[in-house]
Formats: sequence, C-alpha cells, structure tokens
Amino acid sequence: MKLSRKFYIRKPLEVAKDLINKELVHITKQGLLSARIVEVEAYGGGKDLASHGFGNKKTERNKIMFNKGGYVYTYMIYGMYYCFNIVTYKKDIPAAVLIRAAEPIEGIGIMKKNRKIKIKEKNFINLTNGPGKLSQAMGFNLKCYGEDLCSNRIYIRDSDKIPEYELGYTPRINIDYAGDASQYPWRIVLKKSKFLSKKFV
DNA sequence: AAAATGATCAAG
DNA sequence: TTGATCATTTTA
Repeated sequence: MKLSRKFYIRKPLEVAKDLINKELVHITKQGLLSARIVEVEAYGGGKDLASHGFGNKKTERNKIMFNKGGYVYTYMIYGMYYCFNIVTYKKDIPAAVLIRAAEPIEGIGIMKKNRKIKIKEKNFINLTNGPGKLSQAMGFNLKCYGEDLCSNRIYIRDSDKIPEYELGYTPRINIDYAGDASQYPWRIVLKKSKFLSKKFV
C-alpha cells in the first residue's frame, strides 16, 4: 500500500534509511513504471553545506524543500540530467532525500526506451544505477516538480523493512565543496544490491 | 580523462 | 544582464 504523509514528515536521515527497499512508482502516459530503491542521500539540517537549503535561503529552485514532507523536488544538473528528490520534514525547514539508484521492477521496456543509450543484457544495471540514469529511465523531469507523493501520479509503495545489517553508510557523492559536511555518512545503500552507483566497500 | 550542455543564482 | 557553477553520464 501507499506511504502516507506521516512517513515523510520526519528528519531526512530517518526517511532516507526507511526508503531503502521501498518501491517508487510513476504512472506515465506510456504505462506504470516502478523500481526498488537501493541508494539514497539525505540533505538538510541547517548546517549542511551540501544541501540546496543551506542557511535557509529560499530560491526559485529549492522553494519546494520548504514545504512539509511528501513532495517531489526535481532539478536539472550539468545541463542534461535530472535529479529526483523527496521533500521531508516540517514546513519551513528545508530537507530532502535524493534517490540515487534503484532496481527496475515494472515497465522495464519503457525504461529502456526512455534511456538515451542502448541497454543490453550485459550492461542492464546501467538502466538505473545513478541519479541521472534513474530519473531518465523513470521519466522524471521538471514537470514533476512539486508533485504530491500522497496523490496518485508519483508515490511509494510500502514493503518489508530491511534489517539494519543490510544497510551501508558512506559520505555523499560529488559534494567535495561542502567542507565538513562532505564527510557526513548520509549516503545509505542496500549493500548487496548490484544497482549501486558505486560499489559499497 | 574530458566533453557535453542548460537552468539557476548571486553579483553587478 | 551575465558568468560561474553543478547532489552526472558517456565515450574514449
């Protein structure tokens, strides 16, 4: 069943951990797409220099982060990819979880078509093993900005909670500019997954 | 190793 | 108004 508002109105790190192994669903024109989340990163908490909400500065891009939890935050990165985030925590406190990788479940044919490159048997993990790839496969873009995860176009299906020993914690990827925050262990992965953007060591 | 590529933001 | 930046991916 579908996760409710209550799930999202918690601190980003808690939501992030609980998102592992849940099923992200996108109902598109082409059909239903879904994938099991295996890698996430938490952002937020005032002191987090890596967060788009650092210093509580609200801008055109990040304003959705100031909503209560349970909304979609998408943005363009490097001119050609989108990152898909889930807003968490209370109103007026910017926080979000970046979904970095997932294992395709439903709509795999459509996902392959959505990706710009050829996905063969050999590089199948390449379909969704990174934030830009995942967004491309799942059809996430700026049109999804602000979408309510408690409605029915984009949502998350509950699943059994994964035992703590299955989870791995590492620093977040590509935020070297963030000083101390670049070392926070706020990237969370399902260790055994083949679809991680970087293998857990 | 390095190019590709454009929305966003802060400075002016 | 503009120049620098960027929570990445691909190809080589």
